[in-house]
Amino acid sequence: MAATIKDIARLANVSHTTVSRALNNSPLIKEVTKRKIMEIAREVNYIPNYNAKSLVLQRSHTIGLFFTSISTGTSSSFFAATIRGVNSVVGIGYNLFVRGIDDYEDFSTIHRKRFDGIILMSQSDADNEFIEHVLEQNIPLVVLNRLIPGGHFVNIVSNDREGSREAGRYLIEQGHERIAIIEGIKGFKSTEQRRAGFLEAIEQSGKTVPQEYRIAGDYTTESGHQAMRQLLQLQTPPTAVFCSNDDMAIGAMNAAYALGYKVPEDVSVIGFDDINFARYTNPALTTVKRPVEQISAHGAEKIMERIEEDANREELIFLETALMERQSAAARSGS
Amino acid sequence: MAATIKDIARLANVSHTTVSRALNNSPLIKEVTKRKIMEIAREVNYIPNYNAKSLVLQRSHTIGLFFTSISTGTSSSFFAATIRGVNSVVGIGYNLFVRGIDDYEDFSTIHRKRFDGIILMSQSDADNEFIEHVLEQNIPLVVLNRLIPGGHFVNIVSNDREGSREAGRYLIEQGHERIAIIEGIKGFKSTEQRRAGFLEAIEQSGKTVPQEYRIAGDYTTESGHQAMRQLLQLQTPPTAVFCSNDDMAIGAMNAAYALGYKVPEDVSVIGFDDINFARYTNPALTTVKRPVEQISAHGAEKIMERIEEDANREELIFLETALMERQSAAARSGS
DNA sequence: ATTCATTTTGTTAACGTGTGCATAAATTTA
DNA sequence: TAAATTTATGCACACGTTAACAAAATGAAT
Repeated sequence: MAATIKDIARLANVSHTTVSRALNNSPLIKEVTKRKIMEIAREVNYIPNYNAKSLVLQRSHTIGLFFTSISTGTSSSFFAATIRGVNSVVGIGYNLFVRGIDDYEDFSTIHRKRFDGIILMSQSDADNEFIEHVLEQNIPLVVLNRLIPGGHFVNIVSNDREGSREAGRYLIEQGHERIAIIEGIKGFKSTEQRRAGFLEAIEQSGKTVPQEYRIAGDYTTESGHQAMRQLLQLQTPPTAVFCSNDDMAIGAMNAAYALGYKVPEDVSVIGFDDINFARYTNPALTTVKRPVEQISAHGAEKIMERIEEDANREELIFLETALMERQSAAARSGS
Repeated sequence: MAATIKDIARLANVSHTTVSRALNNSPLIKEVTKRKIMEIAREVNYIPNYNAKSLVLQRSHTIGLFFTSISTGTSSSFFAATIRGVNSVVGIGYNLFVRGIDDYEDFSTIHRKRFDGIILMSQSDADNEFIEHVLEQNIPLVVLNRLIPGGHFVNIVSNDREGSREAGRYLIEQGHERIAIIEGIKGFKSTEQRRAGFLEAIEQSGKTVPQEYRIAGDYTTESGHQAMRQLLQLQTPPTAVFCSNDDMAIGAMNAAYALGYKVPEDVSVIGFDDINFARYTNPALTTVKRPVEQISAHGAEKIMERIEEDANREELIFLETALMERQSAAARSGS
């Protein structure tokens, strides 16, 4: 049914080698024959068989986009933004393959023959095993989102630490003294970075964050809700809360509302990520913008580059965050 | 470097044919030799070359998950829920390939050799061309989300019409008389279905929806915001608004809030989808739950089935929606 | 015209796997 | 024990493509 180069060869009265060369625009072939062959190829609606190509060329035309997990711990907006970013760059000449690392029991099926390159949206230290495997296989790699110095791959991250520092400073400047933090999933690098930046800002101002003002969340809306509930039921609740992502900030605002607290009058809330909905919460969420889509688009560009040149030197790229000042955080009202 | 069946054959002192059969568990091979070969294969860490396999077996081990568009018109939560659903079912023996139809200029690269099966999360009539192409190629197909009777494929949809009818009825029961609708993207089947169900409910109660109470949105939060703004600035604004998805409902509530209207006291809002955030808006969003993740998981199961048995009869599956009664819609306050 | 260099095309093998057919080995039957 | 049957293995080719090398065709130079 489907035409092959041999069919074309027969029609054009040449060898299939000539056809192959012509279609790949080899300089060895005369212009006229090239044109003739191209013409016939179009007529018979020729489509190259990528399996055959891959087999002989040892390339898969496949780019793997991996997440730490697809089912848990990855918020929808983050997930979607990442795929959008990558998709916008990777041409249809490539297969775009999406999976979670936790879908795999072992990594034996992840090897060079199957992936020309891999983009990892990394969220947890547990990914290191995967990274090592990929490097061992000599597959070009781009790791997004998690800072891992010293590896032989491209590493693109947003400066979460600086971003949360800015958020912390902002709350201090607004006159808050009792400031709490709702943290992300334990073990995630982002959790640590955001906590560190936030604490630095607070401590730099000479204040401290007591233990009961540090609540562990897990990046889900529900965990933000629970955490805020816990905070507001303390004897002396905080007047401002920094949430390690927007999902939790939305849950937190919801809890405040449910307990009769007003945001920002009674308690200020600040988030992290700047997801689409942040602009539309009531009040609109003040948050730290993280350029997820840029990061992933940039990652896609880099992986294409690496596939071409087959380099494996280290490359570290920082993208800056930005404080989006909206209405959920305000100056402390005199108490 | 990587071991092939020929390497194993050499080590086992048999032909590569025997190895191939042994690894595929053919009944032709003696148990002892089978075991010996398996053993060696494990030792040398053998991984089959899928390109070679695909080439000879004419199967790609790839499932394509297509959206109408990845960049526009698909909300993050919808997108993520779909991928999660599919991913939870498709084993790692398959490649999961994600793309938007609008990424393609022509569909020549979409053919049987490259896809064992295709799942289409369809949102627009414009997808029909794609569907036809896939059927022409004889690729097993599952179409989700959009009702297309009479095709030779599996069609899985939620009963949006009944869902919106229920939403409409609910508002009527709450005593509302001036009820508006914010519609989705023009041309999307879901837009039509939800509009139709809603209007049916209203008209069944003997009331009508004037033209100025029917605003076109495009499923984005921002469009919901704009639409609500427009509605509330009418001389006689509605007391209840049905939004064709949750994203727009969130935008709508935000607009109400911005204009000093209270939800649900001044205006009731009801959404569609039941995204994660719906529970956490203030007030929590009353909405129609649509089982996106189930739909896509079910779709994945069906496509695997179809790939095995290579059937192409029509199959139509409805999944029911459910009204989630929360706080954003209430009885009409006496005016 | 003959040789040499250059350009264009063809021959053949290779990539790693599966399978129809032939053959060898083991087992049963006569 | 020989023949017939069954069971286990190997040979050779196929899938569709690229590429090293060989060969033919063309053109230039003597």
